[in-house]
Amino acid sequence: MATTQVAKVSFKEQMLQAREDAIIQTVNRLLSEKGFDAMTVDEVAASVGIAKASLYKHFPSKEDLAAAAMVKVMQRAQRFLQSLDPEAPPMDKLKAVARWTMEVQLAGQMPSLPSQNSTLRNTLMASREYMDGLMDVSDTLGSWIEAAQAKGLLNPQLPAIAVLYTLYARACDPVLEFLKTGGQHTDAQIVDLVMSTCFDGINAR
Amino acid sequence: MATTQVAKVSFKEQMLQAREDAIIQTVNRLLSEKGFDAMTVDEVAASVGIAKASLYKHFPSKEDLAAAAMVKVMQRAQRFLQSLDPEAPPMDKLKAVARWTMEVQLAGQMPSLPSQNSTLRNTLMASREYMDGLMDVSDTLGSWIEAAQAKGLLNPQLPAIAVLYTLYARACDPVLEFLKTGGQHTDAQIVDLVMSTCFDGINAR
DNA sequence: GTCTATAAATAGATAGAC
DNA sequence: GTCTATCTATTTATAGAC
Repeated sequence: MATTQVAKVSFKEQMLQAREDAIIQTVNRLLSEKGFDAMTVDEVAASVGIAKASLYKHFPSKEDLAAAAMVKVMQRAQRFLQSLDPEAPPMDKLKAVARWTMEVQLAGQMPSLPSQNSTLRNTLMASREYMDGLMDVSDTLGSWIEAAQAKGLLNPQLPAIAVLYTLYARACDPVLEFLKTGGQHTDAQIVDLVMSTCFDGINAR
Repeated sequence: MATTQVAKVSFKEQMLQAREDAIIQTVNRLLSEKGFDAMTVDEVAASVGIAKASLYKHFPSKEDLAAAAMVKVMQRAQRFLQSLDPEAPPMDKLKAVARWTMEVQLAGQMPSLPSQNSTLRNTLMASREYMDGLMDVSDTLGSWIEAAQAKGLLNPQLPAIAVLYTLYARACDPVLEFLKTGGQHTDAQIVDLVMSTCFDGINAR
């Protein structure tokens, strides 16, 4: 009986986890499409296919719901960083990260950041999980940036923090959406274009 | 009697215009701080110091209120473009424009664009005044971009539209706010940094 | 945990007196 | 045109049965 019960609980937990993953995936899509303020909890529930009250059993508030989605994205980023060959040149890894973030955005899975002073921002800043992930990612990228600057591959006159923010901003760059709406370029071409403007600038060389 | 009446009307109209300007200035600030969705009409009314109902005598809806603010920004941009010396090199004018948009943003007077599919976007697209202004600005900047590319000063391999969008995006670049929050740089330094990353990229040369 | 139904609060918009 | 007071719809959140 004991083994059956254990198996049963494990199965239930798996189902629970799967549902929460589905919720968060939906939230990430909506956050990417319309942002936190325009996204409604009704929408999320309807899109996932469960009742709103059920949603609130999983997450205590809209802010926590969005925060959980942001944490998931941050974890995904951490996994991506860890998947890169530690022996690879830092500059290559930075370019791979920039490219990856743009691809995630074009896939509609990159939530637009709450740059304004919103309630979500407060929740995020209070989230240990999110902040730890952000710190970890920033530390890793920061070390790569400094290494690339030391090698003379990144402009050493720029503060590392400015480079870091510039890369972060590319993950939410509206230019990608603009160009996609234009319909004149494929996703791959759009990524290449923004990679070029990000690293080489718009000046001629 | 006739002259008195005319003068009276003119004065009233001036007061009306002044009030509407004050409203729009407040709206621009709030749009810049929190975006369209998070901005409430109650806030606007309270900030201007008039009743909400009075606000609705001036503007028929929240969308129209925001649209009027965006039109004002667009007109301001048009005036700035016209203020530049027509004989100056196109590249110099483009840099002046980029710098100016960043300064406006740092001054808290640049509304964040409705990149998502929002009701505001529809209203803006339906606004002849806004769209005409946008077209005019885009045409002017586009011609300067092509001229700078022809002279080999801007990368001719980039589609002109990609350069245009890149410049537009700088006007709302979250990097400015990030760096400002960091508190390690003056506004002038921040503008210089982003000017550098925009035109020269983050690579070393 | 999931549901239906509902509460409580908020936001956009309007009525009507002055 | 400005105000107070109110309406209506929406939205976040919860109660309570199953």
